[in-house]
Amino acid sequence: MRGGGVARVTQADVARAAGTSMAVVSYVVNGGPRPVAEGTRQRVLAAIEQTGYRPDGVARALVGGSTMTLGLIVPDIANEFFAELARAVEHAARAAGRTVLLANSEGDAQTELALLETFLERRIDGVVIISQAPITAARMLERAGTRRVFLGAAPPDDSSIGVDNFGGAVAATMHLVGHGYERIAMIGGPDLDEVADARRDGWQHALTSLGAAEEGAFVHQPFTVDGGYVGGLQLLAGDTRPQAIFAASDRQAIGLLRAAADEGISVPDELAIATFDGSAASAYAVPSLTTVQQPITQMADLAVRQLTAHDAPPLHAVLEVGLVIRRSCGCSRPWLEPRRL
Amino acid sequence: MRGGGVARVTQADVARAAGTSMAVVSYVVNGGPRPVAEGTRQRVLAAIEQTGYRPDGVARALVGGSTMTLGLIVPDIANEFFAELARAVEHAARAAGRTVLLANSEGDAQTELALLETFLERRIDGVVIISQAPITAARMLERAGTRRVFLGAAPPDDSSIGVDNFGGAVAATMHLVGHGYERIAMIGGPDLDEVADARRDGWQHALTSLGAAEEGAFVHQPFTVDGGYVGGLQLLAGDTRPQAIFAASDRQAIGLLRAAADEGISVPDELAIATFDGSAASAYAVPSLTTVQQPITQMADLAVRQLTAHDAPPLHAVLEVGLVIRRSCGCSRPWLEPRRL
DNA sequence: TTGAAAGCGCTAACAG
DNA sequence: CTGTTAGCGCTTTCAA
Repeated sequence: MRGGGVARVTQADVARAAGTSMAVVSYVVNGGPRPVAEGTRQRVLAAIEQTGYRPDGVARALVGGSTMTLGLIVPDIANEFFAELARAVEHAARAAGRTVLLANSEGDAQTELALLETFLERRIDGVVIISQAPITAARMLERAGTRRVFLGAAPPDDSSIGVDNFGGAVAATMHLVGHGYERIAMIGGPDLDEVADARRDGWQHALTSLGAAEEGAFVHQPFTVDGGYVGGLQLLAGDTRPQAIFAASDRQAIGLLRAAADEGISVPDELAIATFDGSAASAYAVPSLTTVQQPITQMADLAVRQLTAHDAPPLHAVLEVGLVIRRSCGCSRPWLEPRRL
Repeated sequence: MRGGGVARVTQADVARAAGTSMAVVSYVVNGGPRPVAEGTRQRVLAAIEQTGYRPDGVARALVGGSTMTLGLIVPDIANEFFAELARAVEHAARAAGRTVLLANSEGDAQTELALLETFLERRIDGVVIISQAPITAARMLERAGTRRVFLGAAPPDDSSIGVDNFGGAVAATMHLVGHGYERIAMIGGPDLDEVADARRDGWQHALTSLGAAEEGAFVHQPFTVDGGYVGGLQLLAGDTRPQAIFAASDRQAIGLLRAAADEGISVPDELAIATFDGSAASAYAVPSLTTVQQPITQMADLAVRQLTAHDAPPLHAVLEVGLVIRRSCGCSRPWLEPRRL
């Protein structure tokens, strides 16, 4: 028993009130595809106003084909980075007249696929996805004829938007080197993760190319605050404690900050930190974090355009990242141009 | 020109492949309303498998009435608290077989109403909303016969879920008093905001009931990191600096932490802090924040149940909050039972 | 410029 | 137990 829900006003009601046919109502609502005499148009408009008619998107989708809905699947919306991404995607989608369906895969491939399945049943027009199972997801979507764009890990032939993880890691590490630190460790992401690997390679490369004597210490950790905390504790425990640590994500850096605090190590004086993501939290942290900034808005805009543009050739974007220099790297202290160690 | 999207497989295709009628296919897909012979059922199942049939939710919604979709409108998903809420809502909705449509009102009433309009066009079954214009929103939804539950500000006769803002503020302030602080200031929320006012009243009440000599210092600020930063700077600037500050939200507390750091004031040694929300960020902050914890999961579960339960009498929940004691309040130091100042 | 009517894919009477 | 059929509300030919 529905509250006070008056029976739905349909196009037929409007047509009746305006003394025209349903077709004409449709023409004025959609501005086509047939022209309508100005007088008639006014009568229809008045009838719409008077009846409180609201077009039914469901019926419209059934006949028209498009639901004007986009899906967004992220591992966890409570993760600051994904939350910012979601905001940007929703914003871009809205500007394009689309609404977004949101779901969390919880980092689980099975869940992600199940979510995709329900999205497909709802006939979304396209999906933006940070995938745990890109190949399978792509096959499903391809079979359904649904547009998609992968963020991060992606199958080779599908549209994807990524950032220069390698370059960003190199820049961050170089910056640390420039401060004169020699023992620069890294808290990396999960093993066998495309994104995490690229960041690790960048860090490694920077160190090697500058002639570091030995390998820097490295630990694999999930991209979480906790991962950063645990990884930080591990790295800080050794007898030759690192002078600087590059964390693979802002959340890890925040955990690292806590680990340092717990160990009574002052940042950046006794330990410098650089990180990756550029989420808002990196600016709020104390000390503020020097971080590699991902172009979130640009990613979202590109993704939505790719899903809504009439003509959208496959996209393989690798966006540039920028290093945002703040306090955690020790920039309050003099900085030297990086030279060979 | 769609990619490789094979033409959609419909119920008719399945019926043909199984040698039955569409009705029977519908019966087995939905497990009713008519029984189907086991043999037939197997043939249909096989046909579904073989054709790769996927029921069309749009058509189903058109005839059935329900879209199995819930809307969620928050001011800003990038705000940690709303992000956690969104995760909980999505989780609960998924468990109930629903999908969620997400949108950000950006704290603007006009935007919120426009968003609601598009949700209504898409015929969502119900909406969870943190509203900037509760009365108008409620009227719109009532007229459309759409279920809703307001979080925070709500019209008197609509279902709502809130927390004991007053009680939480009292508890936090009392705790600060227990540490022996006498000058306890507050960074409040926006003026004329229900939630913000209740928190302010709680702080005020705790102070008054304990016989504080004079009014504590108070500043209005938005519920943002920046608001907390600015408010903190204001409060810390006076000649008789407060010994403790109660911030109306975690985000503000995080900004306050930065303000204190900028002023070279050590927390909790020179300034104690307590806050409200209990978002994950409060635990990650350095020092970790003593905060009033909102029962996010419970709120989300209740909200979804309210929107999906067959029988859902109006709900006016005011949930209990708990004080989570961490480092920022100075609990490393001895604590005394609150007594009159 | 307008209207009649054929579906879009599915569910649920209503007959067998 | 199974099949036929009438819509759900809307868009879009096709005729007028």
